[in-house]
Amino acid sequence: MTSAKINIEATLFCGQSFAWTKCEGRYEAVIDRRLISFDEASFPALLESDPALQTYFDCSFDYAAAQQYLASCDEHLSQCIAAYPGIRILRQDPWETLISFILSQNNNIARIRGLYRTLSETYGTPVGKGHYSFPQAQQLLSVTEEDLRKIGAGFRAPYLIDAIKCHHILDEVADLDDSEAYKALMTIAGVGIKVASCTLLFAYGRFRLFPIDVWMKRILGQFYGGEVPPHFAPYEGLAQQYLFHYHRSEERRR
DNA sequence: GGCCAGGAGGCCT
DNA sequence: AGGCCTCATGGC
Repeated sequence: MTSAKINIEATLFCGQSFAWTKCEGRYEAVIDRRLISFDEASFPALLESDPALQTYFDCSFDYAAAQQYLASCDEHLSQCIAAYPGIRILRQDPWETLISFILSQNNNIARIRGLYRTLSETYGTPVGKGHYSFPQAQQLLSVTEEDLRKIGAGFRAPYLIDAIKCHHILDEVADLDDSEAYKALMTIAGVGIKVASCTLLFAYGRFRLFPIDVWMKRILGQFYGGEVPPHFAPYEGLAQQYLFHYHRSEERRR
């Protein structure tokens, strides 16, 4: 395998996952109902010995080639990649990803992370001390809209209720092409083009999708004439993530 | 204290 | 089709 070195920090905190915490150099999350904990030094050996984590970090995809190609595309994208090289598109759990991005609408990342944790602590399963798995759809079947408003979901509460009811759609999506998968996901209340594309990119590895949020609108307008440039193909999703992380990081630095 | 946040739905032209 | 309004909530 000739994949580029994984940029753990950027990959886990570039806004595609809300599951991870970092404390004193240790990265921790409950992935697939299992507590995963490592630091920079222990990560390579852990990954080597753990097939499930290899899938999660999308190790069968040739990121070296994709990154090299994208860096050769245009000046600006090249700069974004140079600043944070080694970002991977994670293969996250579809259910967890769908709910996370329903929560993301008109919301900020810190708060999305908080809601994610509250849902886990309230309805998930304890995994070791102080850690909880993200609740599966089955664990949420009796939850009411009022319950969800109480923990701060706000106007997204009824969307979550509908997603819980329709969670079976996630199983069907795997067999659909991108445009059919969009349509299927968007039958769920509160799921539009942005939430659908994030779910398809960050859980199903649909690299051709390019989620457009308020940041990406600004970036496309400023650098690309308002359109997704054709030369991002066939790695649009990865290009998008490099752009998003670079500009968000630049903003926070000021 | 208004403004913004990885939007979507509804209503209005 | 496209443009505004509203939807909770918290951080700044």
